Amino acid sequence: MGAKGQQGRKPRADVQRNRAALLEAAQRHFLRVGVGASLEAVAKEAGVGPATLYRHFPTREALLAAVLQTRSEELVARQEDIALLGDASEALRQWLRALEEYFSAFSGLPEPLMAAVREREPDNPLTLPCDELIATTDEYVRAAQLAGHARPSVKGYDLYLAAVSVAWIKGSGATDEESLDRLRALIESGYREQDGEE
Amino acid sequence: MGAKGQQGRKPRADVQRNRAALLEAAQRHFLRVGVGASLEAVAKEAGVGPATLYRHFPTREALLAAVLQTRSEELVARQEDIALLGDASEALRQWLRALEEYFSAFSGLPEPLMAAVREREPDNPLTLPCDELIATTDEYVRAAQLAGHARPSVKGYDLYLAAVSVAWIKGSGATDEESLDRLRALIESGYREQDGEE
DNA sequence: GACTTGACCGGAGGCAGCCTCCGTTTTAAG
DNA sequence: CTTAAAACGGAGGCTGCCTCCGGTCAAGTC
Repeated sequence: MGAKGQQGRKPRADVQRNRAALLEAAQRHFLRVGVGASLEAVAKEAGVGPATLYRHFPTREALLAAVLQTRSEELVARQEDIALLGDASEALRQWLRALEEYFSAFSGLPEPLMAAVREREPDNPLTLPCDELIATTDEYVRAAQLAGHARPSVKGYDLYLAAVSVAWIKGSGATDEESLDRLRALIESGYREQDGEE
Repeated sequence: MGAKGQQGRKPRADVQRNRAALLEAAQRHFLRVGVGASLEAVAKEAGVGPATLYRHFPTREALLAAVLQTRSEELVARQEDIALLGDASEALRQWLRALEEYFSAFSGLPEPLMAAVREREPDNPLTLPCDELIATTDEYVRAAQLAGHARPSVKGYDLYLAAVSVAWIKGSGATDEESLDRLRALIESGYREQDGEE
């Protein structure tokens, strides 16, 4: 994974330092004001010029994808916890909840995520991670279907969309946690096989 | 309803003309590029200066609310059709579908609608119409619950949120109609009482 | 330790959109 | 026709996006 040692020249020290500073500043700004944060402000807080930011991350999506990388690893860790459950139904439920939290990391995150799925061109650095999440969701759905806990008509993509939607509503700030819980319950009773196991 | 004749001065002719031109231009732009359209471009197309647009509609939301007024009347008309059904379950279903279409009028419309519900201050001209739609949805839900076609735990606001969400996903353009149909089915089987009438 | 070289940096600046002041024009009324 | 209030619209300040391009700095060389 780390085998990049094929260049004659060693990577410059300031490059990595700047990149790290940019990522940190970007994360702070995204947390405070959402994914629409001013990139110039991010650069200034990182102590670099605008051009340096754009050289490291050509688009807002590229910066966002790099910042999300950290959180993405948390998701993988969650998957290992979930794998210990054994119960496919509970696993699906917890995975959907983890997805929703991931999508809620920054205000306004759902928009670029949906845009990344729309544009099938791979120039969007968010497309690949999104496709992986969709595939993973589908695996959980299939497992739950095999165990008879999910309707056969449901696809992983559907529940992925549902999770993004809930995150979008949560991020819009118009709704209290109680309403969100009712919405989650509605979705759950929508995909569950209704043989009523408990 | 039209009794505004209490001013000594007749309203100026150019005011109404400009207002109409602005609304028409705004609708065209909203349809073409979404609610984020450049207001300067709208003003230019309407043949007025930027200041005139802002005098008539102090905020983007005010302009949006005025443009939506027309569509809102269509929704009222739909309600009359729906009232003829008699079947509370089918009425709720059709109302939700009408809501979703209304929310899909322009790309990006769901965002300001959610923001209008968030800010409880009445300075947002979208807040009032939204609250009315939520109340109407709740009436349909209650009727369906009385007929035993909807779970008692479901609130009108929940299904309002669900309709906005579907419209948001549709507007993001990342999804084909087939996926949207599965999503709608998921929501429906989520709020329906499961005694399986058909 | 000084030199070379190429990768890297960052400020300046063009562009677009938002919004507002204020001098000018239009309009209804007398 | 005169008048005065109401409305108009261009100019301009502001912010953010993104890109040149001349200067700078670090890695490798002697």
